[in-house]
This record gives sequence, C-alpha cells and structure tokens, in this order.
Amino acid sequence: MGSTTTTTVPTNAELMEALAAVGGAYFQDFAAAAARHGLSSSQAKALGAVQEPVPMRALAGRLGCDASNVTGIVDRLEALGLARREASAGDRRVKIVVISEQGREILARIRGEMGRTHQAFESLSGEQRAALHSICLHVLPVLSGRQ
Amino acid sequence: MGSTTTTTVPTNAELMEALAAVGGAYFQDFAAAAARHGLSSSQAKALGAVQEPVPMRALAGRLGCDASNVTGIVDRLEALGLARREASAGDRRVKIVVISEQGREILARIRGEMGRTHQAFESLSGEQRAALHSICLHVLPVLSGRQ
DNA sequence: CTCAAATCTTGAGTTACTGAAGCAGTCGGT
DNA sequence: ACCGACTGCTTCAGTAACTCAAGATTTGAG
Repeated sequence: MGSTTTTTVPTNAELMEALAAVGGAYFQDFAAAAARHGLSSSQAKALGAVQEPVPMRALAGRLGCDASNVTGIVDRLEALGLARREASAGDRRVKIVVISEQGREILARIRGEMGRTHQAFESLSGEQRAALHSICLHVLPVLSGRQ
Repeated sequence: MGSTTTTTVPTNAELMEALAAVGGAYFQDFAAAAARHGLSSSQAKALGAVQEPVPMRALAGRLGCDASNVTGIVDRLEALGLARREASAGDRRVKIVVISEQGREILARIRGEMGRTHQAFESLSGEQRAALHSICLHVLPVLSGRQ
C-alpha cells in the first residue's frame, strides 16, 4: 500500500459492523484469558481500571455501571488478594481501591496470554500497528466523553 | 502527519493498553444505546449475531458462552418479539434463531444512536477511516480463530 | 437395533447489575 | 455551633447473565 492509495472510504455502518465483530472477538479472547486465572471478565476489567488507585465512585464511572455494583466486584477482588480498599486522606467517606502486587502480576499475565489478540497484532505490518495505535489514542478522548 | 512519517512502532503492551481503553469505551456506548431501547448488552449483542439465521448452538459459539445460557437470552428476545425460533428442515434437534423485522429495526436504531462512537468516526480523516476498516477486516479472521 | 454423540432445555448455584433505602461524613448558610 | 442538602459507600430486594450437571429427543454409525 503506497501513501497516496485511492482506498474507498467506508460508511459509518460498515465501520460499525466491522468494529462490532472485532470488539466481540477481542472481548472473547479477554474473557477466556481471565477465566484461565479464575477471574470473570468484570473482575478483570476492574483490575485493569485500577492500575492507579481509584475511589470506588470513580471506578463505577470507569466501568460504566452503578456504584453499588462495584462494591461486590471489589469485595471479590479483595477476597482474592488482588486489590484492597484504603481510606482517603482528605475525605473519610471515600474508599480508594488499590491494586496489589499479585493483582498487577495477574493482570499482566492475562494480557500476555491473550493469544488471538497477540496473533492479530503480529499479523499487522509496522505501519498498520502504528496507524492502529495512533487511531486508538486519537479516538479515546472522544469516545470516553473527555474531550 | 505526512505519508512517509517515521512513526514509532508501538509495543504489544502499548497496543493492548490502548485497545483495552477503546474497547471499554465502545462497549459502554453500545450498552447505553441498547439500554435506551430496553435491551441489555447481551441481548443486543445476540441480536447483532443473528442478522442471518443461526442455530442455537452456533449462536453460543458466536457469543462465546454456554449453550444453556443462550436459551434464556433468546427466550427474552422472543418475548419482546425481536426474534423467533424456527425448526431446522434437516435436523429436528436444531432450532434456528431468526431475527424479526422489528428486531432488525431496533438493531439499526441502536447502532445509529451510538453517539460517541459516531463522533469518534467523524473525528477521523478519510485515510484513517479507511485504515481502521481495512485493519479490522484483516484482523477479524485471526482474532476469531477462523483463519 | 443399539449405543454413542449431538442439540436443546431445565435446575441449582454464583456473579453481575439496577434501583431504592440507609448510614456516615462533608459543606454551605445562618 | 447547628441545620439541612448533598456526596460516597454499603445493603437489600429482584432480575438477568452465566456455568455446570443432568435430562429428553433425535441422529447416525456400527
């Protein structure tokens, strides 16, 4: 592919269809890798969202679900020793979720064992990988509403 | 960004991190749009997977979950009039899930109302949209194991 | 025909998720 | 200092999602 290729620009519907398929397949790979370590996809997703310490409420925002739901998820992560709750210095209402060393390790292992996804990455050219990365970073603030 | 940019090729870990963030945000947009039409994300995902008629067992494969789980999901889609079960001609064990006109309509509406995702698409240049589409199509067979 | 295998469903049990209380802590105004 | 409104977390129903084990029906091969 040269630089001035006359590629057909896809419609939104085509992009949506393709993205839905890729998103679904990616999610399956993720859930399967998490399951191999005894984690549900929600638990693994939460683990990925607390690589930096995050208050419960903010975690609910990141996961796009109700705060009361996060209570249970963090309960289970805590029971597994993958994260813990710490009191906030400034506000005694707030509990901050902190990932443990073991949690960080399992997260890395899960991501490392997403075989299909890694195969997919490796099937891309350097140019494609760079393009994908740049598109992701460009799109992220728009997609998450923090423009 | 010119055409022969010396972009740094990202590592797998960087790609994984970026993809996880984008995937999560996309999923939230999807779930929110589905919820506006009274559907859970699982139901909407199933609806997208039966745009062509699919046997129950195969649907379980597409959704990456147990067959017994699909029974309940299709029950609810059927109760809502969005899909129906039909007998297979050749094998009387098999039940084929067929989307209804109303189901097709709601699916289109959900995809059309994923505002953040559409904004994200529109924030991309024509070149970037084409690149994203081609990467998705290229990656899909690898990612879903049907290489 | 007989038996193994495949398809779907049912039942039990856990987790995910929501909405409505509830409790404790914070903050602004008086 | 006090009061009331608000915020952050948890608890409690209640539903849906999900898994595993077991059952009913049908198929197909020996």
